[in-house]
Amino acid sequence: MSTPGRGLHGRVLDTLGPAITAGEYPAGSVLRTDELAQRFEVSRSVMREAVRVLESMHLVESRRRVGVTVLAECEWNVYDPQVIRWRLAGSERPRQLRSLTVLRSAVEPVAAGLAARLATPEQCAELTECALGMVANSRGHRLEEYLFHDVAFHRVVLTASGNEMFARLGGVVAEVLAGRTHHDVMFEDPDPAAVTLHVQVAEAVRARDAERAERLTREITEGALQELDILAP
Amino acid sequence: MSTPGRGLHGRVLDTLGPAITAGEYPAGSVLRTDELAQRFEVSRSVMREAVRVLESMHLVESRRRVGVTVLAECEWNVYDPQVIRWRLAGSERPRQLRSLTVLRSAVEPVAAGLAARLATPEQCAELTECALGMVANSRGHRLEEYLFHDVAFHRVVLTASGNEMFARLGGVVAEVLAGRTHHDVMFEDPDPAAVTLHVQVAEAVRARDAERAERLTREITEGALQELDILAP
DNA sequence: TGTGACATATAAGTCTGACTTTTTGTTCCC
DNA sequence: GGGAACAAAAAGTCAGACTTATATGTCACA
Repeated sequence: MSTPGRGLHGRVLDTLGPAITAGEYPAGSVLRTDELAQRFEVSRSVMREAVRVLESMHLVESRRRVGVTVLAECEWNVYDPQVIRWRLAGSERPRQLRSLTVLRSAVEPVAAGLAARLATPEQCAELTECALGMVANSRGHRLEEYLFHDVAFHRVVLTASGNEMFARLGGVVAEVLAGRTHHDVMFEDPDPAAVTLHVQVAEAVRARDAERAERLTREITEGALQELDILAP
Repeated sequence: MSTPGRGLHGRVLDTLGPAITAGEYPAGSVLRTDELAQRFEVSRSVMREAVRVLESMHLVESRRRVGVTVLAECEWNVYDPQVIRWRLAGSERPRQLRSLTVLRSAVEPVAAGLAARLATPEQCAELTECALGMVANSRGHRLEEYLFHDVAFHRVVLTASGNEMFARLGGVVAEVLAGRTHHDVMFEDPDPAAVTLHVQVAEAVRARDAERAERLTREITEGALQELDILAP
């Protein structure tokens, strides 16, 4: 799924990043660059580069005479794709998946509404194609093929919204959908109602009906919330 | 507003980051670490650390025998607070402000709905206090005081939503609101209707009326969209 | 006893130079 | 013309020496 770390500093991050995001070092823990360099058997320069990257993600803070301090979770750049991947790979996966699904429920309906206004004819066609692909693979345990078209569908919607902030969430949605298919629920075929909704969204976008596209997408994301038991008490 | 770069590599980033995000180096441009080190009069190690940070933001990619390649805008980590600040400081500011306002319009109503369900009594009190502060400073060109309470209000809503992804957008909202007050429109007192809406949102949250809190917040954000002329054609 | 100035130790920060590794592009031969 | 061998270029890595900021402890003085 994600590329393994390029270069030595990348290898270090592949171990240190997940460890920190997993909460292995509580906030306030102090590490020393020299010690880390010895532990990972790399030179100080390599370790310094790794620390700089962690610092840019606001996972740690480096201060003279003190060392490398692990920051509190509320400081982390939780939108950094790398941080998201690390957290999805760890024990915090369920909580992370919930956070991201709530984010989806806010963003995707608005994105669909914008897409209905701004999508190019090509994007409309792509959307229809994806929806048809979902229909075609919605029966007979063709989960991988279904997932592929599902991800593509949502990516097109987010891109067609014309908002770069939305577009950049395509990867997040892909992770969430893949997570749902591979790890969590979904042992049987997808909900036919959800499939129908996707087809209808594609129709609404093509028909330039923003209000309808938004409402239908909201139904889709509310279904996703319910699957994870995120409801009003 | 933002802290100046810590250490030499931070100083380098303070000029190189804005330059890249401003599109000064078109996508595909190739830089060489040694040359950059000379240009900024720092050692190669310092320059390498700076490049590592830019790489973690997906602004550049470093490859052997090639150099440091500037990546296309669609690759950038546009949610990185540092990247957001750099772009807001450059000529792309208006476009960036629009993107972020659209994001707000998606996120804040949902966050307000969640806040109505999950806010602690303390948060409800804070919210009311902020709204009252806005009312008290809504007349007589007390723009700074008004802004202060406005920012606090939206931060509380985002935090009270209980979703960390929402909570981390507090800084973004602060930038957008500050930008509106300082640079763009708003020479006169804020719209009384908007002030009233904030008060009503605070009431709705305290009354645990999620649906109402969401709808009212949507009205607020739609007002923000209209200010920037983001409308259906 | 408390407080301020000063000394000291510590860990990050910086610089330099030498060496390694990967990758690209060229050249040369079949 | 195509493929293999080769050379050059730039990033990557390492080791060591030195600098700087700063937390903390010490001591004198009030």
